[in-house]
Amino acid sequence: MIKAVTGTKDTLPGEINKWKYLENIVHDVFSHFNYKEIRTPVFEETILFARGIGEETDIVGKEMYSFLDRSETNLTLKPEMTASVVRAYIEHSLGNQQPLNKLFYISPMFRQERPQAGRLRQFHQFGGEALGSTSPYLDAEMIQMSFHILKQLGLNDLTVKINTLGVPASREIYKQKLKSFLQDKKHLLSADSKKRFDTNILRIFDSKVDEDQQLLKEAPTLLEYLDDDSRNDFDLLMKAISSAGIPFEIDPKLVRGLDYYTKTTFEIISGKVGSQSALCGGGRYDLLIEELGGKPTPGVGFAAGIERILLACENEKSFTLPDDSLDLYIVKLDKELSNVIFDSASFFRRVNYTVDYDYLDRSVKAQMREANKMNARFVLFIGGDEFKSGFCNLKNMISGEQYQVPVNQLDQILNYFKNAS
RNA sequence: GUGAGCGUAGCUCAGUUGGUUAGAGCACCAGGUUGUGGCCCUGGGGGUCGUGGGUUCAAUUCCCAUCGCUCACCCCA
Repeated sequence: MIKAVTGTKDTLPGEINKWKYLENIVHDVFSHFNYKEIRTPVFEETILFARGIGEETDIVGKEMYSFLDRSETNLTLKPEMTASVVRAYIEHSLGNQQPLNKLFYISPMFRQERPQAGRLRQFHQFGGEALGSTSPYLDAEMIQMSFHILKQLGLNDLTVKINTLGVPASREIYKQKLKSFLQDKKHLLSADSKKRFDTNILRIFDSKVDEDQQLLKEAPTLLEYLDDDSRNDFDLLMKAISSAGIPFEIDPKLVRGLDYYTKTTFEIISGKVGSQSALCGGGRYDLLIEELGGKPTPGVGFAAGIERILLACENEKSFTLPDDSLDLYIVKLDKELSNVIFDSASFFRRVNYTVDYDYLDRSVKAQMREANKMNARFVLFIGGDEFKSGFCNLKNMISGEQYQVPVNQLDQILNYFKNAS
């Protein structure tokens, strides 16, 4: 048997309604904030991600699905969306058409990691990007939108964490301070953190090892070395999300792994999804667009993992799906009447009723069981003596009541429907 | 890439201290009198016991390998 590739999943009919439910909320919230949807190809030239995300990151270093196509072009299935959005923004000069572009997306992403709870190799994200303004109110908007979507899905076990990384200059000064602070304690660090010491020292804060965290307790914090501009924006951001009624905590340890972040970073985590608890994360990237060859343009955005969110929803039983029951099931009493059944089903479907009937020539009892299983509100019986004399029976499946109606006046049945519902 | 656990019907799981036709519940199908559901009853279909090799008179049960799944580390959404 050929099976789906490791880390990929089929979404079967029983589950698709949850996705649609979520997608509807996503569309709804983004459009209320006046964000416009953008779609980009699933693959791009590899160099886009290498340059945008950072050569040194794990994503670029060991997780990308990269391959040469038949004309020897080095392509990569997109591991995240921001680089693609920025590429499209530059390529189509969106910045010249209007000074601020507010965009959102829902799209599959690909990273070759070891699958675990809330982590797949093909996974799906929705997210927003605002390109063209340094206003911290846009940062606030990102947090607001993502929080709002999660709330609309009925999630409660949420923690919003925010931090600011400042501008590169102040961050460099801080990195030096941190380095000298840890220098003589380096031998006490875990193996992973020793590596981080050289590659990306800020990530040591991410360590789950207790000893590492103990050592860091006395460490200087980034906030102490912030430039005035970043500090001011951070203050405005906190005020804004406070007045939006969003509870948050400042987490100086929140250091995004992608190279392009500046100033604000944030994350919303759930206590209901296992160890991959970040449902969404994002931040400001004021230097990325320039880095990718565009005019210097500030930007801010976030991405959210749909599988993780759905997992949290499942575990919190956070919402119930609207029912997708049938309005009408047509029961065929005589096998010869298939064409009549077909025509009447067409009639009801044309006027937007959800209708189904039996295609397997099964017994009336089996047809009734089917109607019941599909939660049909009404059953129409066609056939037998009453059909010959121009009538058929309509049964209300909830009350059990049954009425005889003229078969050449199906519109009268429609009236009955409307009155009954 | 590292580590741990698990692989028996569509699903959730029993079971075999190695021994003839491998079980249950749910789901599915058909019946329970002539053309009518939800409950109930009866019957039925469906499993190379993940795959390959080894030990044995005999393996689904023991051993080895392999593949897959799950969770965690790492990293991230």
